[in-house]
Amino acid sequence: MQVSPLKQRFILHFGEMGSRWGINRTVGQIYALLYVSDKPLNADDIVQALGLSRSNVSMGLKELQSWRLVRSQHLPADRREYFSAPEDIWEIFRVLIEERRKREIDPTLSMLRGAIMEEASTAEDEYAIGRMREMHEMIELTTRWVDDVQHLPQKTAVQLMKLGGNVTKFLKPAEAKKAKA
Amino acid sequence: MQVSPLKQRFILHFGEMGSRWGINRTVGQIYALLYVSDKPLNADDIVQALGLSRSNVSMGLKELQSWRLVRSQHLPADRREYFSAPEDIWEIFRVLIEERRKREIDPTLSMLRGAIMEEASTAEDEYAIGRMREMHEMIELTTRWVDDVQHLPQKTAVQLMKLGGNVTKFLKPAEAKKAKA
DNA sequence: TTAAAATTTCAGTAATTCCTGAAATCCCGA
DNA sequence: TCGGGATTTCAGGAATTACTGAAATTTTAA
Repeated sequence: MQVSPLKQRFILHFGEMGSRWGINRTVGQIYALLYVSDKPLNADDIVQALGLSRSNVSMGLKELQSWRLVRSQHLPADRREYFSAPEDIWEIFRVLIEERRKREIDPTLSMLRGAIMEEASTAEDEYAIGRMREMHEMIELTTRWVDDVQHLPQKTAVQLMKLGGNVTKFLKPAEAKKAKA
Repeated sequence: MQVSPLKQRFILHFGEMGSRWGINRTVGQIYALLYVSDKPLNADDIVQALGLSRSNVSMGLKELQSWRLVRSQHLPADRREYFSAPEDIWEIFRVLIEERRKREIDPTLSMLRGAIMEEASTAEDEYAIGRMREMHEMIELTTRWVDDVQHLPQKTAVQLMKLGGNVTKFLKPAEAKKAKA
């Protein structure tokens, strides 16, 4: 297993970006390698290709599976496990959104829900609760909307996105009525 | 400067979540404190409220300013700088999206643009380039769409979001035509 | 059931990131 | 231009996170 310079570049970039994306360097590299591989790889392939320790690869794969970004399968007449990144880029995107939401947003939403229910005993807390309510509403509205769009048939969602800001042109009359409901 | 238990809870949560959001604990806490404060605070207020070192607060504020999530101002007859989080939650959201895009997405887009232009010399690289092109298209389409929606008047954007998946009902005939264009 | 291959766990070390206090710099008013 | 408050910088130590190799566990073919 050695990796072409083209792939190398992609893999190293994902490694670098990993820390900004909330994963570590090796997890980023492993995902990148699988993403551009035209066939499933086993753990030793990955060790070879990236120069990581076997145990590190094992942990990285486990994390990627917990993100549902990597699947494992078995090949005939081979007891080793083979890993790959799902094909469909929109499916990948959907999963990524879901997982990030679960990790980065949901805990905050539930904290906010709790805090908003409190009785403010001072004017200061009154203000704070108001702010938290605004944040809660913004997040709720945004996540529900993303959910809705994600649940559209893929083709429809893509077409909708291609419309961009033009959607509203068709909506103007219906918009106000619907939004009220 | 001491902080009510209600605010405390919010602040500590932001501290905890910080690492998942790509900021550190103290930056998260400082932002949370400012977000729920009904008036601007100076650096020493923040030191007092959160029990951090003066220098740490200074660095944290600098980082929050680089994210454009915190503004500074001067109060009459006081040479110290006072900090606050912008009021409008949708403005905050917009800025957050922009900054995260700049840090987490744009570098990858430009790496992909570079890689896609290469000539594949093997079938493997052919495949890899195809994959990268898919990723590039998905990101381009998605970010352009988010941009478009963000540039709508705020009220319109909110109404649009409230429609959720129902948008398409009104669009069906126009959709295909527009998407093709 | 055994044994070899495959995989995971885990304790210790390496690397990175975070935080502090001291010193330097900046900024104004007098 | 001087002096003192306000702020920033930065080197070093603390805390956290990442990585490794060895040992343990799991899996499966015979």
